[in-house]
Formats: sequence, structure tokens, C-alpha cells
Amino acid sequence: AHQAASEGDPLVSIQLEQQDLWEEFKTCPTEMVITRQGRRMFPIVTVSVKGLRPEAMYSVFMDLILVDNHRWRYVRGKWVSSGKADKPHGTIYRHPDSPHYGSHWMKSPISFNRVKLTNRMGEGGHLVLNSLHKYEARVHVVPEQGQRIDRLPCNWKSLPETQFIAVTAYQNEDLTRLKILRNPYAKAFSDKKTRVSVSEE
Amino acid sequence: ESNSTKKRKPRALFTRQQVVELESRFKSQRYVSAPERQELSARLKLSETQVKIWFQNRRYKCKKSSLEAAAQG
DNA sequence: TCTCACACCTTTGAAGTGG
DNA sequence: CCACTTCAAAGGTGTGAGA
Repeated sequence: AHQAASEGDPLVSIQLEQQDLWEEFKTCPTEMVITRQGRRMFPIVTVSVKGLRPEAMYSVFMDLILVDNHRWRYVRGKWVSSGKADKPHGTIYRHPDSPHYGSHWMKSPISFNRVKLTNRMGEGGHLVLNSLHKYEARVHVVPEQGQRIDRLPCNWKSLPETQFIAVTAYQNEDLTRLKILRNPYAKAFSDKKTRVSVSEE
Repeated sequence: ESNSTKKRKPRALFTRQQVVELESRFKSQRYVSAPERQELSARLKLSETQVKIWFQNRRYKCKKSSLEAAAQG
């Protein structure tokens, strides 16, 4: 009933891709390594967007918001909350294709494969996180100024499937095994263990 | 012949600024005309052949990635 | 807890070759 | 122009040591 307010604009829809992969990690639960220089995320936050105006200009952003107000610790194979969360840094990552037309953003899923996580301020363009805090990805689709779009209903969405704990080194070894299994860049370590029976003749 | 005189392809990447300018141009223009190519190559200090081949490779890369994207969804 | 150098992989991308 | 290939360099993995 209230949808008529936006001049026939369709609702903007933002949906997470590879949900089954994220689910697989979430049962561990997911951990993401943060380093001084910056570390990529795996799985990769990828979203498909619908309902934009094809000819209008948008920029797309991703940030990581604190899920709860606790610091977390890994004790005897389980994550437990302990203590109060530190103050978040509030950094945001702008997708390198930005700005671009709505048609561009909608024609194929938008991948944030190049975003890097760090624990140190001053690394330009990287997301700054506190270690041992729990985060969740959020994606924004923002119309460029001067487009005369009065209101876009829901131009951002948080993605609960992407929840993870930022760590400086992996804690859960099941999680580590999953990372090695699924991330192509870590293939060296899965091959290594397969090579146990390969002795030279 | 043994290991001595084997031509190894030296890899020379374009500078960051050169790529930024080329990408910027490609974003609005997938093909570049001869005069435009000349102007670009002069400003970026690349040969005209390098600019031509860059756009050619860039077009293929774009097409390839969009085909792969269509195959998955 | 955090940092850093490795070893070992993948991906990248200008140039090569042919159509 | 397009189609694909070539093949080192660039760079992303977790490791395991040492703070």
C-alpha cells in the first residue's frame, strides 16, 4: 500500500550469491584472517542486484558491521563471548567498478573479491577490523548525486550468512581444513597431504 | 642446442598510471580510432601498437568474463 | 596473541600466432 | 579486427617459528 511513494520505481533487491558455500563455513563458524598488509576474504562476498534504473549512475559499497557487543575467545574448541567489544573503525569499501550504470551492476553478480581486511589504520581502501570481534557484511547501492532520484527504498542490505569472527590466526581446525579445500589459492596444502603415499621409486 | 641462447620473454607490465588511464578510456569507449590512439600513446608514452593490442586484449578479457558469468548463473 | 619469512599454488596480462 | 595461446612475474594461500 505504501509502495506507490517512489514514482513507479521498482524495489531495489540485493541478494547474496553462493549461499550454500557460506552456510558450509558458518557451521564452524566462519573466521577471517586479518593482517597488517591486508587479507582477502574467503568465501567472497558476491551479490546480485535487481531493480535499478539501467541508465542511472550508482556506486556500490561494502562494509562490515559489528554483530554483537562482545569480544570473543576460542576456548577448548568453542567460541565464547568474553568482555565488551572495542569501538569499531567504521571503514567502508567502494567497489572498483564504481561509479557505473545500473545496467552494468545488474548484468552479472557483483563480486567483492578484492576487498582486504586489516587490523591497522592507514592502509588505504582496506576495511579495518578489531580482532576477535564478530562481523557481518553489508552492501550499499547508492545513486550518484545529480540523478534526481528522490528516494530509493532499501538501497542497502546486511547479509547474515556472511557472519564471521576476525582473527589474526585461525583457531578452529575444521574451519582451516574447509578453507584449504575450497580456496584455490590454498591448494598447495591440500596437495601436500595427498602426497603422503607418493614415495619415489 | 643446449641452454645457452634461448629467448626468454621478458615481462614488462605497464605502470599503474598507464593502466588507470587506459581503463578509464575503455570504460567509456571500447574501440579507439587511429588519431585517438596516437594521442593516447603519446600521453602515456607507449607505442601505438601497445595501445592497440591493449584494447584488443581488454575487449577479449571483457567478453570472456561475461561469457563465464553467463555459464554459471 | 600477533607477525613474518618461507614454499607452493593461482592468476594475470602483454605479446605471440593464426584466422 | 577476433580467436586462442604463451609463460614468467605478480601475488594469494596456510605454515610454523618466534615475539
